[in-house]
Amino acid sequence: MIRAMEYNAKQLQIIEVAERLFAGKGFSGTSIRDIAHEADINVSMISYYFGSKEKLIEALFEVRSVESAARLETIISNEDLSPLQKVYILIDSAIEKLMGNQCFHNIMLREQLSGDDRTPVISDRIFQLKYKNWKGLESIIHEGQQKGHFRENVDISLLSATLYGTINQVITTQSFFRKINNLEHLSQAEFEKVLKRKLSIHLKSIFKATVTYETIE
Amino acid sequence: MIRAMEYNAKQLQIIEVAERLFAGKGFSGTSIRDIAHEADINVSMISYYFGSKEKLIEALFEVRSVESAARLETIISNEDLSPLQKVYILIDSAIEKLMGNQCFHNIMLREQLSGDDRTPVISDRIFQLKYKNWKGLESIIHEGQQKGHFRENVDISLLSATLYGTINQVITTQSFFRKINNLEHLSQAEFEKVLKRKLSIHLKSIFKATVTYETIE
DNA sequence: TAATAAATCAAACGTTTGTTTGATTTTACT
DNA sequence: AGTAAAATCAAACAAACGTTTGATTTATTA
Repeated sequence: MIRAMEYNAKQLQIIEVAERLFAGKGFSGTSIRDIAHEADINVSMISYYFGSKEKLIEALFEVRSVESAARLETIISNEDLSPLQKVYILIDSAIEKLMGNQCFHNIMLREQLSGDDRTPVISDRIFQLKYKNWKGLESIIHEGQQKGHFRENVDISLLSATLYGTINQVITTQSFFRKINNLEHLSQAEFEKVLKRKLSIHLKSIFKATVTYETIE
Repeated sequence: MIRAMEYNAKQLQIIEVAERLFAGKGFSGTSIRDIAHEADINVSMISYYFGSKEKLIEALFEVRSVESAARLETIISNEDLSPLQKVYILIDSAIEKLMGNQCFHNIMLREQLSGDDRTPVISDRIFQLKYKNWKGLESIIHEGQQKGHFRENVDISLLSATLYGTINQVITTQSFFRKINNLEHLSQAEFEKVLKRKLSIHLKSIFKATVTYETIE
């Protein structure tokens, strides 16, 4: 039985600072002196607590991966919801999760772009997270197909790619989105609210048209 | 009148090697000694030809941006095509472009993730590329709406995000896609062909359901 | 062919990198 | 209070970094 590592307050503080800096400048682009300075600690504390810079980002992934677990299971196993309702909740849950952890998901996207297995520990974690999400969507779609609500010829992989790809695209290009839609007068919080609502409507409409026999209203 | 810089064969060779390495390990993660070694040249040649490492990646963006220009205009201005046909061609064109320049688009995605304006030259180029693509889709949608073929309540920004986000997601997670769909026996070339066809069908189906009044067959 | 310019090279430059050291302070426990 | 462990620090470490230098070779031109 593998026990999850526990981190004290100081370690978590370092992890949080590292998360923000990695998101902004990338792993290679961020020095441990940057992190130490922002976290107001001595440079040697990072090696002292984590062993190395590499182990630090692995610790970050461990913490965030554990946080991200479960949640999906509660949606799927809810007997009171129709398959389409479950899909809708899954969409909103994905939007909330990705928009709420923009720094971490920025780092995840960067790591996905690194084709080489420089960091097999992290690659494994990303694979597991993606597999879990994919399995969740698959089980909901299958349930809808068995109940006759959903079409049979649904490409779940691509549907999953559209869900997460669209959200990622909106998040990574949000300043562009803001300019194009003349939303530069809004505060960041207000803008994110608008973005979430628009994304939710858009993705639900796509999923409805793609998986059900119904048409868009 | 700003003239596009011209690069000799040696410079282009360096740019190509740099493109491959930047895509694999990121800009900060790639040293000019890596590039020099792979390109089989002396380290000083990079400063000699480009001035600096920073200018090298700017040169890469200049070359690839110039290549990417036009093409869109020929689709839009073709009078013989219906709006939906134009959308379909735009989709296939986007798939072809992103899948055919995976290294460069990997780098573009990385640069988009770097929030800070460490490289305003590159940020500007990315903005222009995105703006051009967005304008292209917008003009086609508007034409379809004027002709009464397309719905009025179409969110073009999000539609654009779905188009490019889905393709990017598929490309960046293609090894995952391969495992999940049991396509590991295929060669890379065969796999990419399958991927392109699936993507094309998927995205066209989504666009048809989202912008037209017709239903999916 | 002689003179000039361009290209290439090994070597060195000064920084910055991640990490370690060893002394010192703070905390925890009996 | 006294001792052991944990935490913190400035300093040093070797390695890697991007860039420059100055000599040497190759190519061009007259």
